[in-house]
Amino acid sequence: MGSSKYEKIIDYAVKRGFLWQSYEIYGGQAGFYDLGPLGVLLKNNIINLWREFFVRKHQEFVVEIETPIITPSIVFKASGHEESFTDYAVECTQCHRIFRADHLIEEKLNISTEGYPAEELEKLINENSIKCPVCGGVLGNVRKFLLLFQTHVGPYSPENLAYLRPEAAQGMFTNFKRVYDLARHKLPLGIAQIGRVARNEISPRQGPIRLREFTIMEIEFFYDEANPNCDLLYDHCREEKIQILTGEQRQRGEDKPVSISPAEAFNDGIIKSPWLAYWMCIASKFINALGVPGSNSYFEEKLPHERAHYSKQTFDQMVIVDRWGRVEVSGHAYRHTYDLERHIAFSKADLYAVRQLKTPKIVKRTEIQYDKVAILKMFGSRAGDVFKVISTISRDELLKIVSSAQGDSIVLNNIVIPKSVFTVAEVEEQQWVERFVPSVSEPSFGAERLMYIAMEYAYSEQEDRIILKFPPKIAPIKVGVAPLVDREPLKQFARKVYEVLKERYYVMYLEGGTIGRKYALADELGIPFVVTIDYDSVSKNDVTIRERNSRKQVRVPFSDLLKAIDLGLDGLDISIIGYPIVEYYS
RNA sequence: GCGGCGGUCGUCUAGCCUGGUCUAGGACGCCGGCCUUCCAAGCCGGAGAUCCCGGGUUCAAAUCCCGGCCGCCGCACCA
Repeated sequence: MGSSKYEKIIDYAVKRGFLWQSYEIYGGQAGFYDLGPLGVLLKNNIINLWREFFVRKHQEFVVEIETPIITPSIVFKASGHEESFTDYAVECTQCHRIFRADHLIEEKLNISTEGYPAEELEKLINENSIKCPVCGGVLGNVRKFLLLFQTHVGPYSPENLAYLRPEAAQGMFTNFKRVYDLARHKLPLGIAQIGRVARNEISPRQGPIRLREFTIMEIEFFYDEANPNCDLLYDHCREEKIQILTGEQRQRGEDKPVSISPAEAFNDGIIKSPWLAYWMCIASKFINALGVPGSNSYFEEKLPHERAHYSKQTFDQMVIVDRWGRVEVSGHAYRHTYDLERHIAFSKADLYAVRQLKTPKIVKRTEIQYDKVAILKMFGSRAGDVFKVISTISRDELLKIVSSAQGDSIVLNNIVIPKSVFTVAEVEEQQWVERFVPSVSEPSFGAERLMYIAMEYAYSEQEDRIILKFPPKIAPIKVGVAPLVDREPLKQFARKVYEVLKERYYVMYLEGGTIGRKYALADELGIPFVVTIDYDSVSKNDVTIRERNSRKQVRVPFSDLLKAIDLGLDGLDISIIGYPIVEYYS
């Protein structure tokens, strides 16, 4: 393999302090990576950009919360993970190949093994003498792989079983009622969360792409299926094109995505939920802002057997990468009412939303009433006892007793009450509200994968030097400060510039070697702008700003420095903002 | 988890087959000094290696053998 782009980038990332393998001094542990100083800056910038796109720009109806990583087992029992996040594996005793036990049985016997324990699967294999499909050898014991990390809250006991969350989503579902109340019962409502999750992968072997512990950025977006209120899809995503490889296409063996606007895709029934379509639209713009051109990412619809247990439709957002061809950076799942319904069933909590109706719903009901005056007249001083006994039973029960009673009277607590005091009538009631379980569409991103993507798309080599062309917004270090030579009075001026910039940005003071060396280092670290102080700077009180990708330099008064850098970091071309362009190299 | 291959200063590597001359050599990078007015110049000096870990064979192990860890490739797995 030699040096693929992936290897170059990982080498670069380790060398420059973006990331490295965890617990190195003890030999390392697969599936875990530490972030170094630049890695933390890059990741935070990516996270903040995600926040900007998904939360801040939607703050009227998207809010961010934070919930624990450690989660009592009941939550994942309710969510279905305890059952569906498990794999049953069986090993051939002869050739040592490993197979999914449930898949083998389902294939051979054509039955569903959903929910079968390991012993049951093993019995089925033995009774039907299912053999290794490759070498025909005898199969060993069925083993259970639960991909959730387990722990216990407090002292060890089975009731204290807990798991590290494999997704942040359950924190949003379990908090739905509280946030819905805070949002004054308005839908649509998005609950966002950024946090660490853990999955006990059997064999993670793709560096920082497949981790056992990573940072997830998710929105559980709740809306009313009957009234999605998704104007945004038409306002903002009609022109925008995204690439979709549909499930139908994949089944036909096609691999060329179609270009379509998210709004169209929803209208054509390709995307089943309007909000799923909307967030895919935002996801596409977001990935673009990380430096990935639109033509290098697409959404791939998962086939039914590839989908998670909770999903009615899933699209994975794929980005073209050198090493694996493509890599999944986000998942867009139409979780519909699955999770809330399960939590309603398991917790008995009221996780319903309320829908105002345009026209009232007429509900017919049989109602029972009793004539208090008649009772007073009939029972005189004993009327109080009658009222008391009637009040102890519910109206529904009373209705049942009265309507099923034979003869002219009923007996309650040994008191004989004539039926004539009761009137049973059909009443019509108007209902202006209706309870329902909101539907959910979920966009979900892995932060570390995005870091890798950002690095791969920023990475370039020019004349033997490495340049990381990060978009300014995600560049770990924003500005470099370089005296042309490491001599006074340039050094003193440069230190002053450094102190001023430090108030606003992450800045690197570049010293040692020649100016060319300083620029080369800044380029390699992906620093978008270098402020250079030369001899003219000292006499004229100005500096030059060099832009990384174009190497263009403009000369700006010291007093305008922050303004100019701000414009540059906002993405403006600094050579066209009114300062003289200077050229010092051929 | 199985099989194949690999693991030597921060990085790349020499040495391993044919054990001793290896107190492990080089290059790049790093640190200090000199020099230096715009894109990795030059000179001088310096630091830096548990030879992945553990065990074994041997008078002697970076080198041979066994086990483990980690990585890569293939198989399997990947809600």
